[in-house]
Order: sequence, then structure tokens, then C-alpha cells
Amino acid sequence: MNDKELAPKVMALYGAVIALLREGADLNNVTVAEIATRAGIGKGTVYEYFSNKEEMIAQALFHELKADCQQMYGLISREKDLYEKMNLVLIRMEEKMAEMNCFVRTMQIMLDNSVISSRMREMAENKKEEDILVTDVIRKIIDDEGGTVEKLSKEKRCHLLMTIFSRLICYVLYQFDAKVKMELDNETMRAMICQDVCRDLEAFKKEN
Amino acid sequence: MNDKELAPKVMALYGAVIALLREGADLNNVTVAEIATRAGIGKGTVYEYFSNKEEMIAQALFHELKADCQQMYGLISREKDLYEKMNLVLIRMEEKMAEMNCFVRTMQIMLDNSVISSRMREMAENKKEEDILVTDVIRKIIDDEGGTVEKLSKEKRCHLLMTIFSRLICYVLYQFDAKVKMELDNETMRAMICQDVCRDLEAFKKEN
Amino acid sequence: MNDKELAPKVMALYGAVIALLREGADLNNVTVAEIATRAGIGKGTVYEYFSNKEEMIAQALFHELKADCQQMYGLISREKDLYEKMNLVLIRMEEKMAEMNCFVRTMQIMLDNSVISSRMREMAENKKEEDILVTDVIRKIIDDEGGTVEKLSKEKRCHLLMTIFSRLICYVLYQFDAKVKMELDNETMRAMICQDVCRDLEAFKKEN
Amino acid sequence: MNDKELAPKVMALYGAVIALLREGADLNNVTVAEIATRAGIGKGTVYEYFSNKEEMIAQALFHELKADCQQMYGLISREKDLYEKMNLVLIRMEEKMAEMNCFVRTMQIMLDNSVISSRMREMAENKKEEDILVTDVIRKIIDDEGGTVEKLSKEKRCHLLMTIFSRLICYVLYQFDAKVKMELDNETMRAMICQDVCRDLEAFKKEN
DNA sequence: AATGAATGAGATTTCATTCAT
DNA sequence: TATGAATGAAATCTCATTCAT
Repeated sequence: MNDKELAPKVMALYGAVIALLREGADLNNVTVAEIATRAGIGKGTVYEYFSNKEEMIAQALFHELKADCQQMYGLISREKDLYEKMNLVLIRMEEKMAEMNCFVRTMQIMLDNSVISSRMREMAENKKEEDILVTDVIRKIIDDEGGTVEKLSKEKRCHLLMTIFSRLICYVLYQFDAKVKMELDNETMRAMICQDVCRDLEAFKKEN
Repeated sequence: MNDKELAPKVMALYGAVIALLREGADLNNVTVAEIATRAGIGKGTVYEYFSNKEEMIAQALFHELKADCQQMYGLISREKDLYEKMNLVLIRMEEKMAEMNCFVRTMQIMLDNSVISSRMREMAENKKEEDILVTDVIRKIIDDEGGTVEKLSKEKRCHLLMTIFSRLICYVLYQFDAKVKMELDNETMRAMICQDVCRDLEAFKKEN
Repeated sequence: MNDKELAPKVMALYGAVIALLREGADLNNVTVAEIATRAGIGKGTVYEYFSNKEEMIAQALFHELKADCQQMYGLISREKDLYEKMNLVLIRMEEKMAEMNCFVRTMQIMLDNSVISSRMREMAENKKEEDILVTDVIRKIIDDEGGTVEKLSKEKRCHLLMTIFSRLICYVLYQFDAKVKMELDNETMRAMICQDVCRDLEAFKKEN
Repeated sequence: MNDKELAPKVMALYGAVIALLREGADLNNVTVAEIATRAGIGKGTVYEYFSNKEEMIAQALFHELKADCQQMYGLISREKDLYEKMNLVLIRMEEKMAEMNCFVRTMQIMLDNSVISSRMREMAENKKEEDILVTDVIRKIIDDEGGTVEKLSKEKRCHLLMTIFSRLICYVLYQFDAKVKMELDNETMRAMICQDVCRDLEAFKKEN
């Protein structure tokens, strides 16, 4: 979309950061030289576009996160019911995680205390209305259910959002836990979580 | 317990790491000099006890995580029912988080890709039987319920464990989300989550 | 020659190392900071051109050794007979030693067991055909004699080479021995050694 | 002899230094801890007997050098003629070198510019009359020849001493030169050098 | 006399950032 | 605009030496 507005060098830098992330690099210890070389540009050029290293990495991650979420947001509408919508999200998360992708790593990074994460949180708080992040995706899933959900109190809607978010995190944890993965395969786990979310929603509707 | 076995300088170092963590320092970028000074010992002394900086930090965090979990483990037994047990855990987590404590930050750090986190995960996998970590606490809560829960299949028990774990994470996320906190106070949120867990458990029992 | 191919910073570093050597510095204990400052460049710049301190010093010494030997190699041809050739070599060695130069110090360093010396020996073994080192100079002196020398067996030629080499070392030892120097002046000692070498060569020819 | 006067801890330290030397350690970079551990004593104890590390190493080397030379000095008298005397020296040197011994390594170290070597040279200059070093061994060999040699001028005697010394060094160089060793075996090389020395002496006698 | 825990000065090396080209 | 050579601040880590026991 607005990627066209991005200078080609900036695009190259974002690409390099994401590539390194996927390869499992520790972004807190990656060097500007490494990123610039990977992007095929000079080290000095980085400073034509960003004020410092952390700003560049944070922006690269934020950009990718937005793109990931936006894409998922678009795909959700096509699925017919809640179960399928959740299933789609989980499958995509799984794919992303398989390639060590940003959706997950970004969440991890947002939680730590580095300069990068501080900057990311700041950007998330000041994001533009049209930028789509993780909670927007969940919110859409909920809203798509329509009906009684819309009548929920603000509090309840908040709780519902976080509950579903925690189901997603549960799936992330599952992906990272080698021991558990031996006992439950991806599909089974996904089915369990989708059912959980359906039950969550039903419970909220009933409560009302 | 076995803290008495720790050399005083090691204790001082652990204390310094935890103190810095609580103050919100970025452990990936804290210096040995900073930690040593804080511990009131010489820089060189660090290397009398640890092979390198990362090893020291990882051990400090692991030590604290074990202590936190052990304490919670002990307190759980006193509570009369599932709701109260969960409530206790949430309240303690809240306290810990208020002081930016290890229970939470440690979890965050364990998720990233730094040398520290690699080492921590390694230690978690090789932990002694008697060392108590987060999942041991949850497991205790489940086991305390007794009755039908014990009859659950291995798969189900796995799912149940992860479900409750994700409820905890939900509470963590809530604590970090300024916007949501304005709409739901701690107590309300805690009550919601405890009820959620009770419902989770009931659902699992019924399914059987 | 190929000095023009050397980056100016590398030249400056080589110069600094040699200067320090001439001043009698202990190269095993000289610091990077000292060398860099002397070369008039930043400490960090050293690592743009060399992987570590030892590599830099070893290369500086090797470069100087080659240059010294090459120069001597060229001058030898102009001298009319064996005596004069040897005399030239001794005089130059003396000059070099007077300024604590590389020719001598390098030999010393090559004999010890430091990282620098290991690296130097490695370079000497893998030297290019056109690079001229100490034995090449001696070999030239021998070859210039022509005649019967060429008919010597491989063994004999080997022995001859080492014999002359040991005469050179004898002169080095003399230079370092304050007591002996009081009794024999440079010129006398040089004359003695030149005659020794002439006699050595005659003996070898006769033996044949 | 006067080894009995040495404190047992000092003996242990000397032994440790020599052992490390034989194993090919770079004495300029060996640590006090390494030496003390090897000697089976505490690090601090070193400073009860020596003012600093370099002093300890220099004294250890000097002590060993004296012992080696003394022993050789004693053995020389038993050999019947010049050739055999020289042969004995060469054989012993070879043995010592085979075990990477001090006689050789010490000479190397004496030539470099470290604190250790400075101290060693100092000790050599101020040695007691009865201490026997390398040149004393050579001097004995010369003196044993008796006759005309004693009539040589001081200058000539000096030159003769250094000539023979350089023959020894020639043998050292030979031992270190893998390429040459493939063409000449130890025995052949030794025979050559002994003959050389005999011829040297004859030449000096004749000159007179 | 003997020790080894503790130290801090100082070494090597890295790397974000600048700036002349 | 783009560059990468140059830099020096700052980091980790080593180790000779001290000193309380």
C-alpha cells in the first residue's frame, strides 16, 4: 500500500532486518554493518534515513507487524464462521512461527526492556487509525460474530479481547514447547483452541 | 534454603542483577561494571565465580525465578478452593509486576533470542526435580482439584495446563496495557480470570 | 616496490612497529594503543586492516625483513669478490644492529615461542618465490662464487650455507657482547669473519 | 650443590617454570597462577620469595642454565680429544633440544627484549666466578687443547671463542630446520661440525 | 610461612556514528 | 544522495599483586 512511499533504501533495510530476525538473530546484538551489508547499501546511508540503529530496527519491526496484521485482517472476512476464522489465524501464526517470523518475534521483542522495544511500544500507542495491529485482528473476529456481542459492556468486550489474545499466546507457547508438541500435533492443538474460543464467545453471549 | 550454600559475593551479584531488573534496566545492555559496583564488589571478582557476563545474569534470573515459584507453590496449599488459589497467584503476580519483578521479566527474557535467554532455557530444561518453576505451580493448582482431573488423558492435561498458563499471560498483558487498565481495575480483572479458570476446569471435567 | 600497493594506514602502522623495535621496545608487550598513536591513527583503525595485534606486528616485521634482505641482495652483485661481499653484509648488519634494526631483532623474535613468532615462521615458510629472506642472501653469495661450488653435493651445499649463516650469527653475538667489543673493534672483527668465510669456501672447494 | 640452599618452594617454582618451558609455553605470556599451580603452591607464596613474576622466571632460567652448563663442564674432561669433546657437547645439546630444553630456549630468551631477558643478561654479567655458563664450557674445550692455544693473543682467543660458539648455534639452527634435517641426519651434521671445529683450532694454531 | 579471595588497572576488541569525498 | 574509512568511547575480560586470615 503505502510501501510505495518508502524509499527503496528504506525498503532494503526493512527487508534485511526481517531476514535477520527470521534467521534467529538476536536483534539486541545485531550490528549496523551487518544490516547495511545485507541490505546491499552503505553503512553511512542508514543515517540518511534513521537517526540511530534502534530507531531503524524498531521501525522495520513495526512495519512488518502492521503488514502481517493487515493481511490477516483481510483474509478473515472470507472465512464463514468463528471457528474457521480462529483456525485461519492459528494456521497463519503457525506458518509465521515456522519461519521464525515477525508476528511472534515482534511480540517477544515488544515485551522486553530494550531501547527497541520501548520505541515499538511508543509507536503502537501512537499508531494511525488505519494501521492494523494484533488487537485489531482479534477485534474484527469478535465484531464479525455480530449479534449479541455488540451489546456487551465495554468491560466485557475488553475481557473478551484479552481472553482470545491469551488463547493466541497459548498457541505460541505450544509452538515453542518441544515436549508438549510430541504429544499433541498442530492440528489437534489448533482444533482445541478454536473450540476454546467458540466456547469463550458463547459464554460471553450467555452471560449477557 | 540452599541459599546458604551460595558464596556471599554470588549472593550480592544476584541481588544486584535483580535490583537492576526491578528498576527496569535492559539486561541485554547492562554492563559488568554496573552490576559489580551495585553488588559492592570489584569487577574482576565477577569472573572468580562466573565464566562470563551472560552466565552470571542467567544464573541470577534463574535463581530468582525458582525462589518466586517455590514461594508461590508453598502458599497455594493454604487456599481453600480453586478460585482462591488462582486469585492468590494473580495477586502475587501483580505485586511482583508492580515492582517490575522477575517472575514476569524473567518470562519475557526467556522468550527472546539473546545469549542470556538461551542459557536460561537450558537451565530450565535441566532443572533438578525439586526446583519449582512456573508450570510446576500451575500443575499444583490443577492437582489440588483432585477428583476427575486426574482421570484426564495426557493430551487433555497438557491442554489444560497451557490454557491456564495463557490466562496468566492474559493478566500480564493486562498489567502492561495502560488503556485497558483505565477501564478495568485490577480486582475486576482478577475476578474475571479466576472465574475463567474455574470454568476452564469445569469444562475439562465435563468433557471427560 | 609493492609498497605502493600498501594502504597508507598500513604503511604508518608498519613504520610505527619498526620504530618501536628500534627503540628497543619489547614487542611481546607493546600495546595496540601505543602502536596506533605512534602511527598517528585511531586504535580502531588497526582492526580495519588486521584481525588482531599479533597479526599486525608479525606482518610489519616480515615486511621489513623482506625489504632489508632484498636491498642487501641487490647490493651484493656490485661487490667484486667473496671477501668484499661478506664485508658488505657484515657492515650492513652492523648498521642495522646499531639502530637495533629488524634484521637482527627479527631473527631473535623468530626464535621465541610467542604468537608473533609462530605467525612469522608461518609466513617465512609460505613466502613467495620472489620474496628474499636471509638464506637467499647467503645463497646468492655462494652462487656468485661459481666454479667448483656448483659441483658440491646437496649435503655439502647445505652445510656450507649453515656454516656461513653461523658466521653471521657470530658477528651478531659479537655486537651484543660489550666485553668482547672492548678488545676487538668492529673492523677487525669483520675482517676476521670475512677471512673465515673465504677459508670456509676454499675448504669446501678443496674437499670436492 | 648449592641447590640444597634453595628453599623447597623455590625449587618447586623453578621446576614448574622449566617444565612449562619444555612443553613449549611462551614464557612471556605464562601466568603466575599457572606456574604456582604447577609448583603445587599458592599464588601468594611466590611473592614471599620473589619481588615479581619476571624476577622469578629469570632466576629459574638462570639456575637451569647454570646447572646444564656445569654438568657439561664436568663431562668434557673425560673425553680424550677435541673432536670427542665437541661431539659430546653437540650430543648433549641435541638431547636437550629434543626435550625442548632450557639450554636452547634460554639462549633464545636471552636474546629478546623482554623484562625477563634483561634481567637474565644482568645476572649473566654479574655471575659469580664459580658459576659456569656457555662460554665457560667452550673456554674449557679450548683450554684443554693446551699447547699453542695458550699463546694466542687476547684478540685471537676472543675470535676463536666466538667462532666455536657460532658452530654451536649452527647446530641449533640445524635442529630447528625441518627441511635441512631431511637431507642431513644428526650424526652426519655433528661429524661435520666437529671437524669444522678441529679445523678452526688448527687454523688458529697455525696462524700463530 | 603460606594462602587464595579480592581487586582494579589496563589490555584487546567492537561498533555506532561521523564526515570528507 | 551515497559511501565506507576512520574513529574513540566503552565493553569484556585478564592477571599481577595485595592482604586478611
